Amino acid sequence: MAPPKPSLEMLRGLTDENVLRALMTHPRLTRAEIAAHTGISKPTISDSVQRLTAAGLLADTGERTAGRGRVGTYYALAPDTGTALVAAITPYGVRAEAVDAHGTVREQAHIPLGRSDGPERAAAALAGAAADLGSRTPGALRTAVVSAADPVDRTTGRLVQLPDAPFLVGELDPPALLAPHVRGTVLVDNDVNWAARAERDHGCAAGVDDFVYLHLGQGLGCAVVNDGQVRRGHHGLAGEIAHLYTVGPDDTAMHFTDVFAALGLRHPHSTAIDTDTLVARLTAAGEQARRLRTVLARAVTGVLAAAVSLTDPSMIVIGGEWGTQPAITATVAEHFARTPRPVPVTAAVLTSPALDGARTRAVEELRSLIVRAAGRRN
Amino acid sequence: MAPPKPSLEMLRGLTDENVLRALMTHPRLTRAEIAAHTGISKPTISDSVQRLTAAGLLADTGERTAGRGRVGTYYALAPDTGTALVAAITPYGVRAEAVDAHGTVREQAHIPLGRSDGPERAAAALAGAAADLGSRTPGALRTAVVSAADPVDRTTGRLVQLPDAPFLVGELDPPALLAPHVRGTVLVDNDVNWAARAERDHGCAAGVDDFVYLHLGQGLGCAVVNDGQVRRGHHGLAGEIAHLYTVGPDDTAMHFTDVFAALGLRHPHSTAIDTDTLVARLTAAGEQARRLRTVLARAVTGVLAAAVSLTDPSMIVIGGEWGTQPAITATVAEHFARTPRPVPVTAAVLTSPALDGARTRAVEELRSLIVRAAGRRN
DNA sequence: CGATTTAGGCAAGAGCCCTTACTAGACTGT
DNA sequence: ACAGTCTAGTAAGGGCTCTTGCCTAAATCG
Repeated sequence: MAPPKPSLEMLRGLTDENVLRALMTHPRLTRAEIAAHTGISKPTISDSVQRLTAAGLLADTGERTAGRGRVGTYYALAPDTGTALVAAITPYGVRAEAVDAHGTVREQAHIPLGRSDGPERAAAALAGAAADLGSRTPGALRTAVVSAADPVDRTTGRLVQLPDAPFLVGELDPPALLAPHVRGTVLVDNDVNWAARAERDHGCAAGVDDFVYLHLGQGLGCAVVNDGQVRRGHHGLAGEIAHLYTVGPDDTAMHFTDVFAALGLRHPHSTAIDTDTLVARLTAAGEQARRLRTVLARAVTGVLAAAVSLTDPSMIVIGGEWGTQPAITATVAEHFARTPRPVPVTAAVLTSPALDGARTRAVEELRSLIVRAAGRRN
Repeated sequence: MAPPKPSLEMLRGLTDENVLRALMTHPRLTRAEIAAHTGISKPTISDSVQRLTAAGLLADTGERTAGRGRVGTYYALAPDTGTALVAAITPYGVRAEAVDAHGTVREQAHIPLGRSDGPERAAAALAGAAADLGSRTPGALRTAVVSAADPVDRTTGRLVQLPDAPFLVGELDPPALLAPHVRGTVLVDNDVNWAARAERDHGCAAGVDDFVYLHLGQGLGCAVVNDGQVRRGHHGLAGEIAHLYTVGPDDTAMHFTDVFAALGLRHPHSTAIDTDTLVARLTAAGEQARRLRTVLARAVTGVLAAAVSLTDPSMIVIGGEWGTQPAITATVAEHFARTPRPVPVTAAVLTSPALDGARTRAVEELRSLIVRAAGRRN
């Protein structure tokens, strides 16, 4: 609506941004190379490089060009530009990384957790990983992106317990836990949402603008991608499909999660699905396994039909411990093809999609942080 | 990702855009007033006004300032800047308007249609209205925005018939019909989506970023607003909820539209809902009306629960001929409040929301068309 | 009737980017 | 060994845009 005010300062900032972004996608470049990449003239690039070097954002790497012609000087992002923390919390443990603005993983950490470990242990693991990575990386942890295997409140970044959904990780406040170790903002989202983003970036939904990612594991979740973005909804709880009405084993309308209760497929004293038993029963030979597959496929198809009605995806991606089982994917695809508005169904392909998705976002965040800092400094 | 290349041309374009936008929100301004509004200095504004006047985009209105000080010259958008066509097609007729870049409705047209009129009559009415308005308006119809009371294919702009959904307007290709009368692009969307946008702009969902608009009329529709935008999905069929599974009168899972068949509330030989009968039966006194309200509220609640699970709105707006009946809104709100994830339910407030929403978009479109034309010309 | 107020014009100045031309240094081929 | 070639970086000059500051013309106010 309101266009920005034109000013020479803005032009200069744009030049600096071009230079910085060029050096984010390439590890080191001479001024002439930057000019060639950006299409900006050599003298202008020289000015910008001088400014950014003086501001401490760029540094002469000491390397020199070899080959014909005059010797060129290589520049790169300053080594103390800092890194971004990426962390994924699941009931099995915390995986964390420090990535730099090039997208390179500089350090990794893994702290396993057991089923009996409570939220306190998870919190300690997350804070510990952050402290560890912070100390092992030059520069600061300038931002953090966290994936959690539970619903996340969009405004606070805290994990929330929903009725009838298993609380896999438990009460946790990542922004508060990471605040001592991370200088900037902490972005938290659901593992399913991150997985969907990763599949869109470089997985089986590459470049697809509208699709639905259905996660079928211990918990039941779903990510809705619309117009190229994961849509989180007001509280960040979009895709929490535990009590979506679907078709139960006896044809009555039933909450999705209750289907598993009715089938005796939940862990005792929990609403988490017993995936091992489920897979075992599913892949067994015989009529009973076939009937289970049908019942599950009908229930899943009901959920997918709702997602299609409301969000009109061009494809469905199914992930999760038991969702990627060929027996499930095939039976669901078969049932779903018979609905009034069928859509292609595919199994997810990435091995650690949540961490991948979070990492991509962390790099973007770190980069724009650096660019913005340059804009303010000058 | 790739920042724009810095150039002086870009600065000039930005100045021109500032000037044009100032004169879009104000009918006429002196150069000094433009400078005050935009924060850009007077000499720069003078230059820009001169450029734009020479290009024919601005014109001296002939009016002069009165009051203390030197007499100022008022400038305004050139009178031949053109208008945008806004049209809404329903089974009852075509309503069309020509709006200018200020958002002022310059001309109106209304061509009524009867139930027996087929799609040919509707097509003729639309083309006729466009021709009429085009001839009555100075300058050309530079773009068109159309609302249709049927699902719309997002890529082609054509109306599409979905299984089990009533085809209220019928086979129609607005972009092709309007091409002879409109210079630029023709944007078509569903009336429900436009209504949702209007309620978000200046209705009961003012400024709300995430909500669901449920339309309950002859047809059943729904608009999903997420992150401040209506999300149309891949084909533009997001929100077509006719066969979402919900709870039927006998507790079995049933497509939403089939609930009305089971209740005998459809027009004969059609899947359209007989709204008159429905409202009559609904508002009658006695146990039977109460039971009907309950059955309908449960079915609607099922649909809303699905929308909440998948899109996490912060509120629900119910519109449509029978959806806005207080008896319905109240009963639905009551039932819905008892679900695991309740959300406030409100009745829609605008009287012609589809046309309102389309008009707002048409003005935006016309404005950016003018700004872009200025950028290319110079 | 002089003081005040206000729109607009003019001139000077600073800043940004570009083109052109040049320099320094290293490789290449005879 | 040496002239020719090639390339990174610099210097100079010019064009353009925006801003500040000052001035003028014209109308109102006290």
